[in-house]
Amino acid sequence: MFGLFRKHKPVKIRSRNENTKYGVAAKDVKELLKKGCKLLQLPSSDAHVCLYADGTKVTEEFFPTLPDNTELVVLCRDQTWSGVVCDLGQLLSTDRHADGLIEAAKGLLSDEQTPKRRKILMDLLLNLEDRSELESREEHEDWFTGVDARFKTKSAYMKFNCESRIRGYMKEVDGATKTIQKAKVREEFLKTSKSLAQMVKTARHNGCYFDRTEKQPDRLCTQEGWFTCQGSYEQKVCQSLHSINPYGSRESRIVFSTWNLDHRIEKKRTIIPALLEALQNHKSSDINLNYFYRLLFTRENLKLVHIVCHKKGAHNLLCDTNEMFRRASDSEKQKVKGKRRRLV
DNA sequence: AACAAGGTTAGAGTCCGTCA
DNA sequence: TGACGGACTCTAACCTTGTT
Repeated sequence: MFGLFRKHKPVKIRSRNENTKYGVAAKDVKELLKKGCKLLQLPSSDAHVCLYADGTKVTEEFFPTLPDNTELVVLCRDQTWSGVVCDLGQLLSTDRHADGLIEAAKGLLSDEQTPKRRKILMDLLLNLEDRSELESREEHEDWFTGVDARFKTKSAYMKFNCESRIRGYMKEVDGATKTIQKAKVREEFLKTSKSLAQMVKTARHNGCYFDRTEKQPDRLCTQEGWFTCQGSYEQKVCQSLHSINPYGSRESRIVFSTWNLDHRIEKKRTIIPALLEALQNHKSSDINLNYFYRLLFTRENLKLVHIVCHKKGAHNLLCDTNEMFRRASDSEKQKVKGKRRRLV
């Protein structure tokens, strides 16, 4: 209202790439661009100006109606500005401001009262303070606080962490032995369990899944250590796009322990009962061990999921009855192999 | 002694049947 | 209907035993 008839309107300008602001007064857009380009050292051809807040273009008609000291962005040629979103894009695209951002966020956090804003700032800090490029205990002591002294690198610990989860699955298979009444069936189950234990041991308990130093299809994370939620058992992908880098900070490492390796076809409700059932009238040697091994211990049936995507109710997925037993052709092959071996 | 492997316990949460 | 317990999904922490 007041500014409408004043000769010069005071505004604050900045360029797209630098966030330093300058106070400038101009009688119209033309003058503003002339002064602005000089001040910000931008080429003046095709320069234009828009609102910092939302990127709305400032025309000659619009300019006189702006409140005093409105924040504006001076752009040259084909540059664009979409307000805060553009700032976010910059924030994500480069690490060069990271230290400054961390300081700024910490400063805001120190006297922030509302839980919601605190949460947003904390999450921002958690992600900005990513030290995932560090690997050894000496480099990143904080990451290792509470971790057994024998672990010297993050990858070694993460590998162990995965191994012990998978060991737990094996333990549960073995634990089913004592539920069997018939001695004959128990004996066959024990044999099967022993074979599976040998197989999973040979595979080093698939600790490679969490180890970022492993090769591509073996690890479930990127080279930097980022894991992506694979979505709940009945979904192809995670709608929420959950992701985490347990290598980044101690907090991320601890939060990662709430992520689960979820058996699509369930271990206790489905796989173990199917194995028990199969052994009621079959010998251990008739069982397609490889199939059960894959269901119990490999990513073929395991999905890494954020706790929100971990559905604990019955999955109601069944084992493939065509896969459970060695096929006749398989046992023929076995026999042939055996003969050959004997001949050699 | 260092490390690997295994066992136990506790605790998060969901689902489902039973009982009042 | 709603409370409650049991069975299930997982996990980490802690401890013991065995191996190199």
